[in-house]
Amino acid sequence: MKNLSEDIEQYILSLLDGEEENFVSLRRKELAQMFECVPSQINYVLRSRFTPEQGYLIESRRGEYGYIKIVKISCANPEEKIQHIDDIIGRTITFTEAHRLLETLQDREFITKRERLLIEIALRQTEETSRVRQRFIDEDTGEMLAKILKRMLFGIITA
Amino acid sequence: MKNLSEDIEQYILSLLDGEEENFVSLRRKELAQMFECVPSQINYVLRSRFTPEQGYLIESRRGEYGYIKIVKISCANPEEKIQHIDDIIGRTITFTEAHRLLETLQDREFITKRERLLIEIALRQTEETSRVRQRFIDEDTGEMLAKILKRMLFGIITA
DNA sequence: ATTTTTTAGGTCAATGATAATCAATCATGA
DNA sequence: TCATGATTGATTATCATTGACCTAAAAAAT
Repeated sequence: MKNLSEDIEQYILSLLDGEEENFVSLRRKELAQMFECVPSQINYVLRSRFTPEQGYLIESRRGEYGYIKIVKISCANPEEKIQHIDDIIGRTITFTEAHRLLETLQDREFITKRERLLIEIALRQTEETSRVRQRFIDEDTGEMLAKILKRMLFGIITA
Repeated sequence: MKNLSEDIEQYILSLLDGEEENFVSLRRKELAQMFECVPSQINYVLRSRFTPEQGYLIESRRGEYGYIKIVKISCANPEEKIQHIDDIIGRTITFTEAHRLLETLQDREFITKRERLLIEIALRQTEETSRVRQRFIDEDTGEMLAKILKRMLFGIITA
């Protein structure tokens, strides 16, 4: 299975990995030639896989000596991490976006897979609660607590 | 009737079981062809049997090279433990009781400190939501999701 | 100094290939 | 019989690829 975007992503990641620095510089045209594709394919890969949500920043320049610089955002201390996450989530977020963020955070080892699972459960609970508001009126706090607690614990319990 | 969903579930479970990894990747279309059913049948099986509450996470992509990845997070079925916890929690529970249960579970190393924190955040959120019902009317789902997600992540990062 | 040319990268819309959602219908078991 | 779970297919959303056209920066020409 040939998935060009995936290949290009992997190549860029390997470059980043091999670097001492937290960034790499590319020439769009050369990379496109290397993968025998149209130059705008590179933009697509960057737009879809090296976003701030995924922990990257892009800088570039046109004309002679043009380049594309891919910077991996590093959060040294907890405060930076929090700021970064706060920026990404913003005031509101969709379930799909949240799901992707958690995927990224697990990839980056900010959270474990079990923690991700717990958060997913809480998000589903929140969404459901929001969706069927009516239920709210009939269900007391204790019942809601019992339900979410069971869901979360059953989700993470291991043999 | 033969119960297609059950068959598909069993097939996916057997795939997971045969893997070294804790996940399998499928192509929805192929699986549907294999079971001679409509593709959305696969979604139904995943939605009803491979939820986070049951210890699974689903990742997927559309378009060319599309796939569905089923990740098994918890190692499943310690039936007695689940039954035990189910008995303890019961139909309803107070915040204080829940807190004590989590303390015990952490002591016994069923959950980590961070996981406990996550669960407590979700419980607080649930309690608050239940208490201030009014807010519900003014706050949309995205805002609720953003709030709980931030609380959970911030809680775990500074822990 | 200004204009023109060259050389880069950026944007966008079209297309084809999947997967997700939703509402309607059907089947089963209590 | 009724409630719940299962099945289906029409519609919608997302992803990857391509190429035509646009913009910016530096060099070359005037």
